[in-house]
Amino acid sequence: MSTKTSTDTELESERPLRADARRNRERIIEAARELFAGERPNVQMDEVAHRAGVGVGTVYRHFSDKEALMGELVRQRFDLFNENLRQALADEHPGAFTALAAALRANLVSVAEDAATRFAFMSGGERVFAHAASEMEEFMLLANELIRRAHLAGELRDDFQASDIPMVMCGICATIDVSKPGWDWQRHLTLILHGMRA
Amino acid sequence: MSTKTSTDTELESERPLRADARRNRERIIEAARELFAGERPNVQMDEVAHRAGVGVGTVYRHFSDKEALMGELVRQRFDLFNENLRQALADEHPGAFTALAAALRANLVSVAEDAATRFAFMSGGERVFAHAASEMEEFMLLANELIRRAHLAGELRDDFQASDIPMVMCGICATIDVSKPGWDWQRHLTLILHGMRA
DNA sequence: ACCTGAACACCGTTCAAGT
DNA sequence: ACCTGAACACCGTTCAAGT
Repeated sequence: MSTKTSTDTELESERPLRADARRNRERIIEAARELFAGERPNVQMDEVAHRAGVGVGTVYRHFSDKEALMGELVRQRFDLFNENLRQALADEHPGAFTALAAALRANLVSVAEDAATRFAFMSGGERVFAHAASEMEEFMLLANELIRRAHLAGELRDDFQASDIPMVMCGICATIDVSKPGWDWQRHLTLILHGMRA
Repeated sequence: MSTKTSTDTELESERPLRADARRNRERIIEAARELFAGERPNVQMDEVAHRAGVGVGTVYRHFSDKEALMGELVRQRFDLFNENLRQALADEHPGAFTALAAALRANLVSVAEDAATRFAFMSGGERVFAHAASEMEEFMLLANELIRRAHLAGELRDDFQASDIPMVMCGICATIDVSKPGWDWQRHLTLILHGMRA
């Protein structure tokens, strides 16, 4: 849902983009995703442009700078997070805590499978997250509802609050990215879920 | 303890350094600490040199590259972590789990107070941690003993293992560094401690 | 409207010359 | 033995010229 494609320079410039420009934009994002996921830590804008089959200038026409490009990956990921949260709110059969846990796990599985976005999450500062501001806002609304239900069901610790959800996700995400021997994000999540349980 | 000051290029070159070189080295580390802790995300090697009152070449004489300089900050921090773990092993009055919790809290307090080291922890890849290899090894030995005791006391979940200690520290450390509104590393730690409890 | 890529700027790193 | 800083290399970003 909500596959917004606004130019990142201005918040609300919703002119529809020429067909070739649209295609280029898509290719640039795809190229960035592939290259950022690679083993080499620092990917150059020239490489992204080359792999996308465009000139560097075109990359900068679509994304004001490198952080904006990473920001787009983050934005798309939050879109997917929100999808997972909505799913959890819909499937109410299992119980409020289970639904919350499932949403967290689904989000982190998607992060674990996507090294490029993880790179954007980690290496980028606040500038990167600014590009996903509205998606993050919706994320908080959905998270709020999810924990409200779990609290009502008496299954979640009283002092657990909505902002703890992105916080623990950030923590687990960091450990996925560092990934020392013996580290296992699944156990990390399980541990935190134990701590969340009322 | 163990204020090792080996040149970072070779693992075990223990020649004692001329007095002025030693002083310069100290100043460079101090300058890096001050600048990395500043608001601007990317500090230049020239700035570090200037603040330390030396030429850039001198910085590179002491540290093979920028990551080695960050690595030294990480190394010193692990020295301090180890000190905290030893302390926890010595103060056995309170109980094994309490000792473990105190060690974790002490480590994270020191991280929370030191933006420069946090920067080094986060922005650096494995290359940075390689500089603290032996300190990290000792850290694991101490952590092992700490959790062994907590397991014996029956106060720690059976499936909690030694490598989970740096893992959760890494996770909390990441959330300290990002620090969105509503995030609180103290509650993050408390949450995890709840999950650790047998 | 959009694209190109040579040119520029910035910053990590080196090395010839100094003490 | 150690220091200096100008020179070099690399890569993010811009912009004049194209379609």
